[in-house]
Amino acid sequence: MLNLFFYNLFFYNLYSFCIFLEINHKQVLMGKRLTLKDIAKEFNVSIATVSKAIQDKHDISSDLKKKILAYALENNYVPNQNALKLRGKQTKTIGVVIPSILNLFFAKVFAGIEKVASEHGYNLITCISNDSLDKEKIAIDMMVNGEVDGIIISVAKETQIKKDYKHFFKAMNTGVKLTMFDRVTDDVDCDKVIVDDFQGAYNATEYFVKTGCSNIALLSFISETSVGQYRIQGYKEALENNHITINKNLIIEVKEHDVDETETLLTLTLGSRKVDAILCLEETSAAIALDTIKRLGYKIPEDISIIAFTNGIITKYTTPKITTVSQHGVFMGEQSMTYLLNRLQGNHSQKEKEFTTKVIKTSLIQRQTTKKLS
Amino acid sequence: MLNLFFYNLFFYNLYSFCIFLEINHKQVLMGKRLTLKDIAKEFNVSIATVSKAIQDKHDISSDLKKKILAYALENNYVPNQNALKLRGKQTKTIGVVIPSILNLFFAKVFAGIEKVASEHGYNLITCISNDSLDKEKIAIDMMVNGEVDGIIISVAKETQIKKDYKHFFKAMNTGVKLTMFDRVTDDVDCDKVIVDDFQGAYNATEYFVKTGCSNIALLSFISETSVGQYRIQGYKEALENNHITINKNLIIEVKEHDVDETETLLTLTLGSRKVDAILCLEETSAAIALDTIKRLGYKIPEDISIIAFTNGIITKYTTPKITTVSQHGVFMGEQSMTYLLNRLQGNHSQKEKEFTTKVIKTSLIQRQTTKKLS
DNA sequence: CTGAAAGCGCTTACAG
DNA sequence: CTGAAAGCGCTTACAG
Repeated sequence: MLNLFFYNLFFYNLYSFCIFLEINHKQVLMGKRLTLKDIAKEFNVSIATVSKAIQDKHDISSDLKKKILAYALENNYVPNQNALKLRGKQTKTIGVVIPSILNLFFAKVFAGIEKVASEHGYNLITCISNDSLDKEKIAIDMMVNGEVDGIIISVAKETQIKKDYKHFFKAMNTGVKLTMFDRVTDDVDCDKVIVDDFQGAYNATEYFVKTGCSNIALLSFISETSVGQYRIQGYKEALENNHITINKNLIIEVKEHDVDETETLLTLTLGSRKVDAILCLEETSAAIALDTIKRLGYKIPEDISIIAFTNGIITKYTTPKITTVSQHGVFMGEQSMTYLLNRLQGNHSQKEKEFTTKVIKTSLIQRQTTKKLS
Repeated sequence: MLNLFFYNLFFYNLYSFCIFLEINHKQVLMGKRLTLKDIAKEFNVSIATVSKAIQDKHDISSDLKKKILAYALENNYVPNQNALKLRGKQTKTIGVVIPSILNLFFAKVFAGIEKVASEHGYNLITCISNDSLDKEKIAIDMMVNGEVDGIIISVAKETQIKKDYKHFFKAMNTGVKLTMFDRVTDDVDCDKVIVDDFQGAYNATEYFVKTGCSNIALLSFISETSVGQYRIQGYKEALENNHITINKNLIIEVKEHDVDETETLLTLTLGSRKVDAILCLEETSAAIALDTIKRLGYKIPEDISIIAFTNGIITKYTTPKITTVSQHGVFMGEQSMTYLLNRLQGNHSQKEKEFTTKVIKTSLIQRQTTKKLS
């Protein structure tokens, strides 16, 4: 009753909150949470009864139930999640492992995952691998045991380079469901959601050709990743199919986001060869290219056209605005989470071991760095 | 032994992984994880013994210990986190609640939090409130019981408007430590990490004055938030202290990110009054303002100077590049997590109930939308 | 050196 | 309608 009194004060008057704190000093400072046991003691009933009352089961006298429910509500009883998880099979938690969160594409995917997850009452445990194999391993190991029901991952660059996928096998072996997105690998058999990077690059390259370009360069920071490879393939194949010889000198690969290096290589290339279009494999390289090209005095898109991968935020605010290949990041996140959910809930139409690879089509968002189709 | 045999195959040969799956079919599909009990059965010893062996305690015969350790390693034993959490006091997990992840500032803070957390072996449970009070409440309630040791939060817009902070009190009452960053409230007593928004706006405004501007407008999407209020105050006070009358017509407040509305209001204002500088409270409004101003034919910074809050990614890639007030997002995240860590580990120098508010100084990053100081 | 027992907080058959 | 018991997976005094 005393508790109840203070509870009311507490909710209607901030000042009394302090009094509350004073009175219950030890309890509050100890971080003691209300448990079924505490409630059972309060009402002189068994823990089982309290549990059932709180679950609003029918076989409890409605009188007792009401009292217990009211008390639990007032004292803000929340079941201990760990106890719940320990008993049940489901943790209602998903692990998310992404290379970076500062990259808007990954942030978008994350937002999509989070949206669907929270709609279904799932929590997210997040780890940023920073493209490091070690960090990815540690994260997965932590998540694997009892922490999560499933993991959504975009594989770290280092992992892809070293082709070391043991941690994924281990994880799947413990029964955790795995879904990969964007940066995936054929060596691991699981559900995957990828962007049609090949087709995206193919279409962009072909768009250049159709608008009269034939000396098409490619600028990339991410040649080591699976994604980068697919895009380069798409670029090459589009050239071939349009009877344009692939010129290795027009493929500019820079490691990491080295602005100076990019500018230097680009300036060199533009100075020594004819270039009338550049396909940039990421937003930032496109922004840097745009800046360099403007400084060198070329007209865009008349002299040089530009298309950038990833429809992020930069391309919308440059002058001129950059034409982009949109990867539909948020949608990818939603799809990844939906696939995982289906897998977890076993309502996958396919048989247990048949995994799906969902390919999301890119779309070309035409802005001001490309010529119009005639 | 059979297991061991397959284990070896599995690790050295991908193809055998499938065989492994076949053989252990039921076990793998059931998601059965190896427990102490399983190991105990394997060696015909007690669970307690296995537990101690795995913890490498001294009072176990080194022979047995070696065998158990080897077996555990081979079969990739990982302790069930939920059991651990249920026993112990610490969950080694932190809850992070942020309004958005698509906003680079929050993404930066998140990256900072994640960095420090992972350095200290902490996991992150993440929820995006989407500026909704309800979602914030749900998230906090979920996290509070046994899920996390502490919560780092930037308060949702709606929460700040409605001034409904009960869920925070409830959380703190259960013993969970709370740290707020950026969007905070005086009504909740906890550790806080904020940016000196007042001073940031003050300095930016004064910089305008010093470079010869006197008709200084303000453009804001976030007037409802605490952060927005502080910035507006800083702007006003700088004007007053420099003997410039505050002109309400020069304060343009737009709800949400409404591009059209922003352009319209800005065009109207520029058409009807003299304006030689604009302080934009966020990156996007600055980018829109820049675009509008350029289109109207003004020279930047000669006719109109611009300073934007948040040193994100857009401002670096516009033409001209926008001068910004940097909030040091990553640093804020690191600081928030460090404060929480200190609080959790009780090695705070202060007494339990004395909370600190850390104020991070902004810095003005001069680029091309402001005149040089003479 | 090894193990039985208690307990973290919960739920769910099963008795009564 | 209520409760005793078992169990989820673990650790830690405490015996032996």
